[in-house]
Amino acid sequence: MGVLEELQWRGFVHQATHEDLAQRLEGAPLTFYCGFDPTADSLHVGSLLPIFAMAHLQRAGHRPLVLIGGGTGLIGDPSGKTAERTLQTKEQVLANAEGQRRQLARFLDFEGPAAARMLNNADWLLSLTLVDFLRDIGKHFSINVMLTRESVRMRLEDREHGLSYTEFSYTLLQAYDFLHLCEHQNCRLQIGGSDQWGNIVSGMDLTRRLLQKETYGMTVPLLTKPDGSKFGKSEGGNIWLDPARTSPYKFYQFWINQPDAEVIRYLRFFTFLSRSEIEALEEAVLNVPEKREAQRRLAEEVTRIVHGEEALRNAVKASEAMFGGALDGLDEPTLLDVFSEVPSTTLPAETLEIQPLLTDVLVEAGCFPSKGEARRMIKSGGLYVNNERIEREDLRLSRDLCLTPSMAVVRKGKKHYQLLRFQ
RNA sequence: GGUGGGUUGCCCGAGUGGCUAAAGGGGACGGGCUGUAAACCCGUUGGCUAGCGCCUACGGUGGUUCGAAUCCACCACCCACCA
Repeated sequence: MGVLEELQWRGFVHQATHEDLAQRLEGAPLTFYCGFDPTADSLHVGSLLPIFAMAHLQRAGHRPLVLIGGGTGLIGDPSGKTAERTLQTKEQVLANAEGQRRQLARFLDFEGPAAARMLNNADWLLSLTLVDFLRDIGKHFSINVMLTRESVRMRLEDREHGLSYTEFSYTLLQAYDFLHLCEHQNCRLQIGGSDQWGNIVSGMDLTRRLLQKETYGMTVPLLTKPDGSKFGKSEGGNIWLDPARTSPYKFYQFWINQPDAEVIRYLRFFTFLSRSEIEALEEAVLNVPEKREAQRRLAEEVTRIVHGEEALRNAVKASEAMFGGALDGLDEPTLLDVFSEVPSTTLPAETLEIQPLLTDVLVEAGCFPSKGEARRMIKSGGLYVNNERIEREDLRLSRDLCLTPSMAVVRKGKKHYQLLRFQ
């Protein structure tokens, strides 16, 4: 199977600028790039989509350029945004770019014949001067065309938000990136999210005009959940790749909780499993959905790639302990081990002697933001200690509530665990 | 610079002197059913309190009033139109 065919089967190809892109990709190795916006110091699962697309292309022998938008991040891309963005400080953008750079290094091979390179467009954008830029680059852009852009039109029609000159100009900078990379790295293909189509085409135009070189573009789909909301948000927050922001356990849980209707698609996107393996899992979803084989495999694969083998083992172990049933048989070291992945809080041992209200303790331990919420949870039957439902709001904490002499396992609802230790 | 419109709880959005911790929706969370799935049903969704209740809250600051998210003044921010 050719690379493009492979990408197509996996669902990565949303739009491509050339019919013959496939042939081009079967030929001599080609240099391609994809940009990442340094809006945070960590990437999240949404960014995995273009990353995997890059990885597949690299495996087919093409050379990836990872472009960190340290320069463009200072401006803000209006594509797909409904409101004007607040500008970030240069320091922020710099720090964010560095954080993302480290994460991206995990997915691509930086050695060998198709060694990936990491670049930061701050290196060439920050030294531009306005007048030169307007003369050399701006001249090639037609306002008439820019105004017809989906992303621009949307914002122009929106009475509330509008669009600043700064963001309006963004596309010129990204186009300039492509030009620069084509000129200095012989980059011929840009890939990006489907909201990047306009920016990609702008870059191709510019490159054709100024360098007389033909370039290509391809976009990957923008992932949404079945309800239309953004992919990668869960339990109120983004799922980040940074283990300090999203623990490997939580990361693993995110994937294992994917609905049947989506899981196969995600296996194709976020794993390197072969077609036959994925098809086998598809069968499993149809015939024995309750075994959740596909979800398990998905969670394993992605967690391994992002966090490594050891973190995966811990996440699996913790998940099995908690969702497998009996907590009772576990001794303290095992518990500690299992729960190293789960939020845990240490309270002074005296707490057990004073026997305070359980609700107060839970607030202090950070399980709940307020006593009212803790009480409400009990009232609605959603609070468990060591997997036993707590019925009384005025229950006091004591040794009887502990699973081991110094530990108790608090559970909110079906899947939120927190370990309490008393020392 | 001028004129007009706006700023409400996590988000959207109603309210335009007391009955308003503030309709409705979304989201989120919990319960039930299940398979750590989807769909569906039910409940909760400012803080403190066992509860009566008290406090904080409708951009900010002052004021009018027995009483203000609601009226007035000033300030800030956003938007539209005009120049």
